[in-house]
Amino acid sequence: MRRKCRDYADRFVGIQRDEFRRLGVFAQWDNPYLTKDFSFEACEARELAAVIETGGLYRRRKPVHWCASCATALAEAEVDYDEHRSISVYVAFPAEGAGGALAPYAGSKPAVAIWTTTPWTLPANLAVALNPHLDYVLVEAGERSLLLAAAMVEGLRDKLGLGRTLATFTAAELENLELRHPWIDRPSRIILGDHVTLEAGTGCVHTAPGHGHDDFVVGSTYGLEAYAPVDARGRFSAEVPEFEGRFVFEADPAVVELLAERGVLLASEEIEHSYPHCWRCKKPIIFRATEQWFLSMEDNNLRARALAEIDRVQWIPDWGRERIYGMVKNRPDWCLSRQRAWGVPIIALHCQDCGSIESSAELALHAAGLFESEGADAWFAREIAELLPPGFSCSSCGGVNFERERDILDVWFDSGVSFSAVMESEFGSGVISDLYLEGSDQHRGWFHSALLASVATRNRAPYKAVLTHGFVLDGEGRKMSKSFGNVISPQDIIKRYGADILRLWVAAQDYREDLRISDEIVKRLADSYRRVRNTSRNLLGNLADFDPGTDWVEFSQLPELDRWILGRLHDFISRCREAYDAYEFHLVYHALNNFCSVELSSLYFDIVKDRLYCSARDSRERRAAQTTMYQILQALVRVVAPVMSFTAEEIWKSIPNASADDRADSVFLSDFPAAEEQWLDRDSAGRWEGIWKLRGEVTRALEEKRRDGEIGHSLDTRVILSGSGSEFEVLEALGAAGLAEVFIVSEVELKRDDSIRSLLVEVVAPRGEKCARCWIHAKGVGSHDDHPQLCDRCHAVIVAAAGTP
RNA sequence: GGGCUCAUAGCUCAGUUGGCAGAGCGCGUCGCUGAUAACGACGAGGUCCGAGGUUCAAGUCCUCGUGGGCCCA
Repeated sequence: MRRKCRDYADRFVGIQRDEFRRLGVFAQWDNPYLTKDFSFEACEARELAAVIETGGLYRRRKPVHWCASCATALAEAEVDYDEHRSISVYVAFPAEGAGGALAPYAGSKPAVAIWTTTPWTLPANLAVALNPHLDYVLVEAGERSLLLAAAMVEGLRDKLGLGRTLATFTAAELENLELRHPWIDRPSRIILGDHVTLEAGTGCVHTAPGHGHDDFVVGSTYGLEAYAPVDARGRFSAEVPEFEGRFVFEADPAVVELLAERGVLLASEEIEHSYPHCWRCKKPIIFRATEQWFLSMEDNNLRARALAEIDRVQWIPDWGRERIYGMVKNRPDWCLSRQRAWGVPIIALHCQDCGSIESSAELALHAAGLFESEGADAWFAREIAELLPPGFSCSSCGGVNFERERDILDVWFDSGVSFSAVMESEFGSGVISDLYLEGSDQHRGWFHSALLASVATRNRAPYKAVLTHGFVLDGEGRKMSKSFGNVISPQDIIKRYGADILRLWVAAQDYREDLRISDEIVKRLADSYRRVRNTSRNLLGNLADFDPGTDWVEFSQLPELDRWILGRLHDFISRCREAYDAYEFHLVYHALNNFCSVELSSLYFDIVKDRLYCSARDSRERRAAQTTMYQILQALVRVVAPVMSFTAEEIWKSIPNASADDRADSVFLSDFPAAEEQWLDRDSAGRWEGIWKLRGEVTRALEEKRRDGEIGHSLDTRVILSGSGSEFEVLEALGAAGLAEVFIVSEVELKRDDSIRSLLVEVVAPRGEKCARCWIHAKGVGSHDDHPQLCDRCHAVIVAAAGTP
């Protein structure tokens, strides 16, 4: 069976590895760490030894989810909640001899009224719990009087035949009074617990510490035993002679009958409610106390030390600290044992002579030695004698006849000790992970168990930072479920759009909240993906004939527009760096979109087209544009690599004539781009802000003419700008020719006019003929005999090009 | 029922110490046809989840709700 478990696990390791690879995740895929590796199992046994060494491990009865049909304990994840019909009963617990606050009312035959949906747990009743913050009243009820929460009296008046109220008590006045069990000759104490609510029942809760978690927790503070007279098959043991051998659910009606006979049944009714079921056999399960192993939260101050460590860790987002702190502060001792066939055993021996249990670091370390070469199976496969260190005997009676413990360790202990089995084994002791990354449910899981395991034995957290993300929901923010039909799997996205779109989705969503995914969301992402891809293609295309080694133009020699876009590139890079450093990937996504759409596509590329297509191939202004574009591409591809990894690598491999510094075999071997200080010029950036604002006014004016059908392309216009003041000075500084280039019009005329405070934009017909090559209406068209369709600039370019092949 | 958490345009997200609601995408209209299974321009789109409160002023601060999510009971 353990062999089959291994094979089963292998299959999923394979599937998950393939899926991660398809996503482009980097890892040592041929050298994974698996908790089922022999070395991992051996390490885990050594960690158990270290825990035993601290003295924090102990064994005790505790109620667990138990499937009577499968005869096994169930983990929380193996429990499904479903509707179930139960008989609910109101039962009187006699309190005539209770004394204390009830003493004056002994004559009224007082009894405490409880309500339960599991009558079969009554044989295990040891107490009745009240809420310490509620008031309780004693009310006449026929022959006797009943004690119940004051707030519940009206709702139950008819059902229980309640009459006059005799007295009112605080819960504290009733604490520790002794009631009688309804039919067994045994006391049942009144205890107090915050878990008691007024949602249903009487405000007095039947408490069987062996059959309920709350009952167990509150019971243990009163020193009550986890009494569960029920066997593994769910049958009453001989301790309950009335029902011995009967299956608990079948005993329910018999219990009700018995209660009626004894005159303590106040009322009964069938109810349908949510109830835990076994996920395998689908049958309703029970809570049943069995012997379990625990790690104490109080011995060695584990709880306090863990809380202190929490404050030394960086939690991302920061509310993660609140969440795990609350959990660790309030959690019960860690139940380390599970009754499963598969796993790393709890290394302990049962002495067959005196019945005591031996667990020691020595024993665990001896087993660890065996696990190193044979795996944890050795514990079950080897002869018992081989599990004993030399000279080992029972510390109580000196006997040497043992049987092995068959419980295994909680799987959370497996993953919890990865800091040791992976980090310390690989990198040496004292090396702590920079980051643990998982979903927000892991505050209860991995983050939590790793913290406790590490603090218990190392007295420090196993991580410097912990990052959590929300859960994936559908487009409406609802949980995905097969029955609801709103499941979108990562594989679907990859199949339809490719892995980079899925990666982009991960980056674009603010993972600190829950993550939504829908067709529309993915379509939008595919759109922005195409924008980035196209931007890159445009850059690549225009760099085809550019060699940074020979064609490079120094920054100081670049036109002002190019220096402006490099300034923007500086801001883009630093914004992305900051966002990556803070794990705020969605900010990278937005910065990327904005930079590609606005700064690059809509402004720089559009304007610089003229230089690239029409200036002489080797001219300084064209090489300047290419120098600028080369730097943009180098930065862009590296910024984008962590997100759109496949695309980035594709771009990287397509960069023509990369300079020596930029020639790594993979973009992932290149450095992250630096925001170069020389690109930054705040004054210039401020001036350009103004220019772009005015450009908006010009395009608006052009649009009016276009709507009227007067113009098509913006180059078919001449723009006259009249105005005064500082705004106008900015325009004058760039000059009419510069403005024409930036506005992509044929000509700009500046008219200083002090009567105009702001700016007047006029769009008129251009002067001159349209050059066939650059589409600008410019001087010289028609004046060159050899090329009558060309303007002066284009004519010169063509003639020069013809002269130098 | 408890702990933690989220809610701003159709979508994804900004919104600093309270001071006129923003961006990109999408959508609509137009233009271009030398980034073309591209590109440009203009435009329309908001009960900032709801109700109270504090304040001269609330998307922002406080209280109570509604709806969603994780964990627990």
